[in-house]
Amino acid sequence: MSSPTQAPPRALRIGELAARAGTTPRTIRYYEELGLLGGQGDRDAGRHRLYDEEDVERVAHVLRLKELLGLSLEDLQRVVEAETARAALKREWRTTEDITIRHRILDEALAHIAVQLELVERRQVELEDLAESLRARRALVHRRRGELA
Amino acid sequence: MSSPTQAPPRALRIGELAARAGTTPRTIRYYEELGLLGGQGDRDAGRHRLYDEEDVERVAHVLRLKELLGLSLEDLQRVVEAETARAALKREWRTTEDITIRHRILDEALAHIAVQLELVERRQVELEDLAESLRARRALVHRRRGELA
DNA sequence: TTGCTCCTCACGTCACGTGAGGTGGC
DNA sequence: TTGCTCCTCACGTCACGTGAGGTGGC
Repeated sequence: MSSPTQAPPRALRIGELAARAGTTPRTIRYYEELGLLGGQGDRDAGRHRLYDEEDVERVAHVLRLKELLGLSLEDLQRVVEAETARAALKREWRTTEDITIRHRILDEALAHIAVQLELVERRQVELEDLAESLRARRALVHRRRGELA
Repeated sequence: MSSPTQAPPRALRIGELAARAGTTPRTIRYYEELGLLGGQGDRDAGRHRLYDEEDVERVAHVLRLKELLGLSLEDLQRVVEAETARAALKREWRTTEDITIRHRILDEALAHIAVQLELVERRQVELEDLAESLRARRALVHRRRGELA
């Protein structure tokens, strides 16, 4: 159990955020410029951007979706908006005990996850089709090779 | 069996090639400009580019690889070079009866297919990891929902 | 004080999209 | 002859990469 006054989450600077999320500072700045990181993160006195562990998770997840699904930044915008809404719900969760509200929060989280899963599964089908056609070609060549002997 | 004098393969113009390969004329011209289509296809008297069914297959396959694997045009260049080499081997196949040579041709075809399959399967693993993490999240939310009741 | 990382322009690049103005084939 | 598609510039755009010149924190 964590103590009531938690250690302040280590503040990450843009270089470390980028490295841990598998990208570059330039990309992070560009996304911020487009409003893709929902509220342009805090700055310290020295005007340096500061991030925390949750940002690492969010950016890494969103970049993974982009890369593996081939999403444009416009597509990504919607995913991020949903992620942001989900984070807001997570906070709302902690402020209420109302079972009806909590039920609604969980259902929305499920819907959000379902949307992403569906995109991923669609891609998986496309990749499996491609793999199948390559294996069919391979089988054909193998057969010919057998006929040679 | 086809007669010795085959019907001339219907000559396609760039618009039809693009549509059937799932892209645009601009993209085809750009790839040709980069030398990505191995020898800048024939032109008719009117200076229009002409293609055939084999071009449709090649372009469609190569674009699928690019899209699903997220390859750059530089990456694609290598794939295309291998495809071109494979087409040359296919022609060599018809000019020889030598079993040793035919064996070598088939082995090179197998190696070429294996390279592509490996790239595809690597991507499949990445996508499956992503799908798994989404399903894990979903299970967690589901569990919480069960605890509410 | 010395490095290393950060900052903001701002121009470059990759992979095309999108007219502009003109020619070709059923 | 009339459309439709093609042609070649050439500028625009998206998603960043890459210095240029300067400031900040262990």
